[in-house]
Amino acid sequence: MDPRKMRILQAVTDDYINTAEPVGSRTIARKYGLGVSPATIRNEMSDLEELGYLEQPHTSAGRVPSDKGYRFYVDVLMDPAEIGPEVRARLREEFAARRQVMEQMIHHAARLLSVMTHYTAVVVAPKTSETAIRRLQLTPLDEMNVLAVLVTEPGFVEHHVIELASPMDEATLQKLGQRLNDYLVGKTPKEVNRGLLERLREDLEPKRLYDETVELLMRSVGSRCEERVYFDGTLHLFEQPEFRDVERAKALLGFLEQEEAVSSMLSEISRRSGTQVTIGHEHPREEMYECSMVTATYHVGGTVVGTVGVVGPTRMEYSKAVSAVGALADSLSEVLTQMTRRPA
Amino acid sequence: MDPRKMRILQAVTDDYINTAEPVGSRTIARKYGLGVSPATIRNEMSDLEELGYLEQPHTSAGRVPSDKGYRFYVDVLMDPAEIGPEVRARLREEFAARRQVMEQMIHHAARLLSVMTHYTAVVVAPKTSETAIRRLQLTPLDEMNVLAVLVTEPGFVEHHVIELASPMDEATLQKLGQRLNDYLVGKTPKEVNRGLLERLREDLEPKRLYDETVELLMRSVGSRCEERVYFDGTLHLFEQPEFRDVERAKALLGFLEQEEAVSSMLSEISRRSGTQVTIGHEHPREEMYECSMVTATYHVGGTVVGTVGVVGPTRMEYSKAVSAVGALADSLSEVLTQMTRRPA
DNA sequence: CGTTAGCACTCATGGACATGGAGTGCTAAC
DNA sequence: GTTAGCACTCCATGTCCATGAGTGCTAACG
Repeated sequence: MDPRKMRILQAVTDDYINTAEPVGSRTIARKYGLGVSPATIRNEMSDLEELGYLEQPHTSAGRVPSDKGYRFYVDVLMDPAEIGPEVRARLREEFAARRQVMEQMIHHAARLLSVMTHYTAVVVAPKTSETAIRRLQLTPLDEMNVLAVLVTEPGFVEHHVIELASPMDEATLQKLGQRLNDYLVGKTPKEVNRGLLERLREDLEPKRLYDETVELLMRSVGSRCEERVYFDGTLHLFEQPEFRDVERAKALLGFLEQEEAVSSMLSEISRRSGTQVTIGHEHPREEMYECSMVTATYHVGGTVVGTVGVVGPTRMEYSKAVSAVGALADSLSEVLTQMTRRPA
Repeated sequence: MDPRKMRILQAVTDDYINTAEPVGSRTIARKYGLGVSPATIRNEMSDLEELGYLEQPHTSAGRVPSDKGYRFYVDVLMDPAEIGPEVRARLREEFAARRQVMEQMIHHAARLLSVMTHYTAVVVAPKTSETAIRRLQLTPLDEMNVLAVLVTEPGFVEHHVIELASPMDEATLQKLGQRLNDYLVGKTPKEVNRGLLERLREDLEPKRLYDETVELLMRSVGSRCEERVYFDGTLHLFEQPEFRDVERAKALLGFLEQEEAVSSMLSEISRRSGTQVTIGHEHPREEMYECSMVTATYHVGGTVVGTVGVVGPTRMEYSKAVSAVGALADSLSEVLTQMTRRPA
């Protein structure tokens, strides 16, 4: 893989990303001044094809980068289009302005990302189970139903209605609430382990209440199915020539509509923190073989709490996408961390 | 408009709804036993076209119902495919099982509707401003921020974070919460008018709190932008041959993505309660000229609180859609009403 | 030996044109 | 009022061909 091959691969990829047309040797020679003739480039391109970096849709068409080609482009060739500090500041402000309601921030993050990149944006909201509990509030609805409102550190509010096994009066509930708060504040639902629950059990006077408590917590922690996925700019998919075919677009949209599938795919990918690029057949799911994703994790303090990203065709403007996704994740992390009350 | 014309219009509409192909006189004569020859039918169809009930995509193609034709079909010809009591019972159960969390019920309603009809379902969640307040809970987050949780009668839970103008200790907050509950429970946010607020002002001891109260309520009542619209089965649109063209599908989806626009259109349409059919150019918005909607309002007690409906091509199976939407709205209303605690 | 010019070959694309079929409108006969 | 017959229209489909972009190969060049 000599330097000239690399420059040619870069030229082919850049051009294909812009035009969506297979690119031929003439085009390269004309538009990208490599100082060699088309014939030479043809030879090099032939080699690159043999090496697996380029593909031909059919004989006598131009070349197109393969997944491997894109991978090399992303890892080695691409320079990642730095994002200015003004833009970063703008992003922080945008989030700070919506600081009060977590859900709005998440929505807004998706919107910003899709507007910035013109790709479909996807944001996975923080798992409640991994952020510290700030407050747990129990409110009676009637004799048999209790509203449990859980506020976790970055300001994420979640509520569950719990149907009691047996009636409970308001005073008892109040007391239970107090106790629970004392025990739980500052811990993440994940940290609430068996040992803690046992101690709690011993302490709670009406033993009967214990079961309720467990149910409540299980609901809250076990609500990983509530790991919500937000989309924005789904329409941008249709702007891509590769999705002009309705069948193809339908298949992809159908997959994206399945929240659980997307969420599990994303959590698989974002096991490693930081910005991640996943290209075509690297995806675990067939529906995504024609797509690429650029994702980044965001965090509160040191803990990764969620993922943001964009979905587009493999012919994606990786440099723009990587920097935008990165900047957004950074800003989001920053604001969320700032919002978090350090435990006293 | 003699009876035979009506039968022919019905036949044309039925056939076109099934096949999506312009229907000719031969087809009518063959498939629908009217006992007359194609030639006769041709004459009648020519008349129907003159009257504006049918249209020809081009000379020497079959006929297709016009918007006016569909309107007549819906108002006069169609028999609305009764839905059995078992299905209604199923629906009620489905909702009852999710009785605890309003948002899940709404989601589920959209899902059920799109599965039943194979059209895109849309559900507008109850405006909080029109359902009675069951409970208002104020919870301190820190010195300057309060979490206000509003529970309205059918079990709709909504939360707002309020940033205070000046710090307030927990005890004061507690007292304020008590007072507010006494005043507000049983009323709808809409009923909370100026007079009531005045009386409240006089009663509250630290006058400063008054402003906070107003802000809180204004947020809650004024959150008509929070009149959420839920979709399900957007993909079904692509199954319709009329949306095989990506541009057309994009235009429609783009419109549906604008929550406010859709919500205002729906509230316009569902001013009259009950089941409503809106056909093609009857829509206020150009993006919907090629579509029809079947909508119905649902209610708690006697008050209309929201809308359910389906969106499809004008060539829609109106009879199925009307009965499905109607049944769903009924079941939803029933369960919601049942859930509502009658004020003591 | 790498580079280049030349040339034959391949293949997708799009326009021109013929063909078939579905459907209409009209007229005349029943 | 209804029907059969017929000429006419128009879309959809398929074929053919010209065009052009691009390749691979070979032979010449420095």
